[in-house]
Amino acid sequence: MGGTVTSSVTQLDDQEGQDGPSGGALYRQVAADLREAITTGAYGEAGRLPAEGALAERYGVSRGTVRQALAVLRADGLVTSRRGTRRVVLGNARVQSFSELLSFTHWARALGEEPGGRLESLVRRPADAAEREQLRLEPGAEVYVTLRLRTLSGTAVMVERTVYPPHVGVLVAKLPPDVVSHTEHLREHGILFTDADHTIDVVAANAEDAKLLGCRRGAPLLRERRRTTDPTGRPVEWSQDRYLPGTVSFSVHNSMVTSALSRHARTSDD
Amino acid sequence: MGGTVTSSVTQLDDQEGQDGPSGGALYRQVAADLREAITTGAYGEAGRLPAEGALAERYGVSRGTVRQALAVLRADGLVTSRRGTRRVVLGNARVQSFSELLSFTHWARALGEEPGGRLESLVRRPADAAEREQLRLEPGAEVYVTLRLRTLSGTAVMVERTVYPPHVGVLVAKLPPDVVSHTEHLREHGILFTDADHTIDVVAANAEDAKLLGCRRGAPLLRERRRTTDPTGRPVEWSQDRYLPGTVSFSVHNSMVTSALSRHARTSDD
DNA sequence: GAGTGGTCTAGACCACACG
DNA sequence: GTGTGGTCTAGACCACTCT
Repeated sequence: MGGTVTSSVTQLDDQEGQDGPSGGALYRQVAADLREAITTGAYGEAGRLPAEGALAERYGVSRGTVRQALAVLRADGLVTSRRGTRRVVLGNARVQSFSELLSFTHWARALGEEPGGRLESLVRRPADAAEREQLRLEPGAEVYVTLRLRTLSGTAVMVERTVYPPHVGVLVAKLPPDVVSHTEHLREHGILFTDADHTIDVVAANAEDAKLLGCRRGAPLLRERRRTTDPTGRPVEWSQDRYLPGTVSFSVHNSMVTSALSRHARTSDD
Repeated sequence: MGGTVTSSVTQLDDQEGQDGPSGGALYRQVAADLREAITTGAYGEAGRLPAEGALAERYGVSRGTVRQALAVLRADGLVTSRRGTRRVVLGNARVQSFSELLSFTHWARALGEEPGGRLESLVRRPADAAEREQLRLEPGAEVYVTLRLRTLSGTAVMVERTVYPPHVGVLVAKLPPDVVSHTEHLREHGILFTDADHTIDVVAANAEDAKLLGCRRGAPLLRERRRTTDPTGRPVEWSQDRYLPGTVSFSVHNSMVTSALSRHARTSDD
């Protein structure tokens, strides 16, 4: 069979954005092509994908490569997989790129909104115990702490408090105060963001939050705490973002084969 | 080399809990052994793992199998990976099993808490547009809707509203009202939970929430909406859980290679 | 029984990090 | 340059689903 298929391996020489180690890998091209076909609806809403062998033949690659491509789609929640039957289309892609998740600026632009922000303060001081623990610092080490108000097309939506270890902090401190995206600038200076752990819960606005966001003190805020590390495992930031309710939500896909999400009792201290 | 290594392939013939298609796969045994070694601290906090080839030799498997095992640990956020250097230990495992995430009962027990609950209501009625959309039902189809109050060692922590499609609902309706875990019973009846999409945000308590949870009306609640599907892609539940603040938090690990987390603007309707 | 995905192997080449 | 992980291949066998 071969003829009714709408998509083919249109040579995607390079996709922009955050491209991992090898952005031009064969299996990524296959994955991109299949993703395109799926979201276009070429296989229907709950339709079945062709067999791995058929895909391998169509794309002119080995079955192993096809499986690698399908693993990507599997992790993104696009398709299921079960021994004995064809893969089934689950839904449309909604997973964002990693950088889009870490960078408020990048994210806002992808939405078509105008990202804005104001650096409220930047201080350098000795790290407290919790910060040393999170950033894996020696006793006596110093940290750089920033407080920023983030806006989406003019409206305040989030307060961001970030703690940087010294080797990142010195770079942040040098940046002009009007720089929109710290993340992008840091990447240009060789600071890589590759892994992040997020914790999401609800917290009451303190006086500072209330003033900046224009809400009552004690009003509920959606809090996302995030610790990001570079490929060597060294922490590069520890951030705490507080969003006004109704402005954002977080989504996760998981399955028996890919978990990465967990639920915890009791919010740990502040 | 072989002698100073503390861990070995202690034959784990079978691990309990939710075991996927092939729970006794070689790479899973290797993954389990490495996970054990890592969390025990055999490689140090930010230590380096042996090379893939060395691991392959130690376990007597091919490099491909080792890589499969390492991919599991990678997705769980236990280790990093970068071309050119050894893998680095990131942190300790905190990811829960899939069933622990879906089943309140299972989760509570794993915490050492006593799960409790009360079925407030169970009704059968025609699905509205949103429900048909979520559960992929035909116009005119009926759904089963449950309202449950969940307790942890006696204290109310969460209100759960679940909508079941007909083929699952009939089973739920037959269950005795004092059954603690619906999830476990459904699995015994052949209803499989394999994939879930979660959305997390903040919502104000309505009159019903307030009465059940004992909070003020309008008080903030942490909301988790979840749509679960079986391996054929058919939705099996659509649930909306509302937690009292301070009782739970959600954690996600993600990286450049494994995303599955996303942030969205504006909370979609109710 | 035929078809399909899950697992495993053995080997190859490449891109990158680091000394 | 050497070692490492990233990618790719070709083939094999098994477990499972479905008809």
